[in-house]
Amino acid sequence: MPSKSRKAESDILATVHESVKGLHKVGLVDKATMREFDAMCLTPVTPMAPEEIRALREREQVSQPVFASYLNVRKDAVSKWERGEKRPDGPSLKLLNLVKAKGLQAIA
Amino acid sequence: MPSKSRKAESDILATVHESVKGLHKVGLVDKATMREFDAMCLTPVTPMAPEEIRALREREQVSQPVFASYLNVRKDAVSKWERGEKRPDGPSLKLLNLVKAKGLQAIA
DNA sequence: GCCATATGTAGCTCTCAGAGCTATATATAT
DNA sequence: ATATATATAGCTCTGAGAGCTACATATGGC
Repeated sequence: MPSKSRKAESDILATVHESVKGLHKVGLVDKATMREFDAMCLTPVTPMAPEEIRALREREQVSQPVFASYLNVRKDAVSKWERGEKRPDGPSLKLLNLVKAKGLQAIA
Repeated sequence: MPSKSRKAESDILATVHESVKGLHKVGLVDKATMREFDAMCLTPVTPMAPEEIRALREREQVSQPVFASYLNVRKDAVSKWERGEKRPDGPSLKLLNLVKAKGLQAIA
């Protein structure tokens, strides 16, 4: 069950999310609870293969040094990711996923 | 000359930035060059003190575990940042600066 | 009162990402 | 030919973050 049911799932999630946002507006759900709910609906951060990282950077049409400055890492790190020498994880993987989903300007 | 001239500077930067964006629209500056220019204008990532991190998280009204899940780090890391045991840098500092400038939803 | 759950602190070890450096090769441009 | 920018490649080192356990407070339910 690859992309199709996955999409159905996220459609359901989006709908539920909108509903809860409605409850928040009406005052039935406070801000903090809403935040917790948001966290449950956070886009999961998925690992990225070296080629995927390079393709992403090239999609954004920037050099390794420029890409690195956006992510606040050294250019060497980007080079190593793209050649599979190091695997980004944690916060750096989060940033890569952000760029993938929203583009470079989202983290400008 | 702290905030005042700093603000004047960033006003100038913003104006120049808008101008170059105009040149881009007219086709005098291609997309790649524009991206390089953007990188020069990137909001600098500044170090954050422990109390500042805690204040930021409390502003967003989330617990350490929830905050951590947004940044894709473990809850222990957030706790250590806030108590000054570890200093976030690189990608994690970038994420904190993003939240500071744009709020949690910017990295959802 | 009591019990459960969530939260934050504290201590520990370990791995490896990223920093920081130099050198080289290849474009691209002047 | 000579810069300048880019990407690889090699190396070492520091420390962030992972991952764990245990404990102390809340907070809330019964």
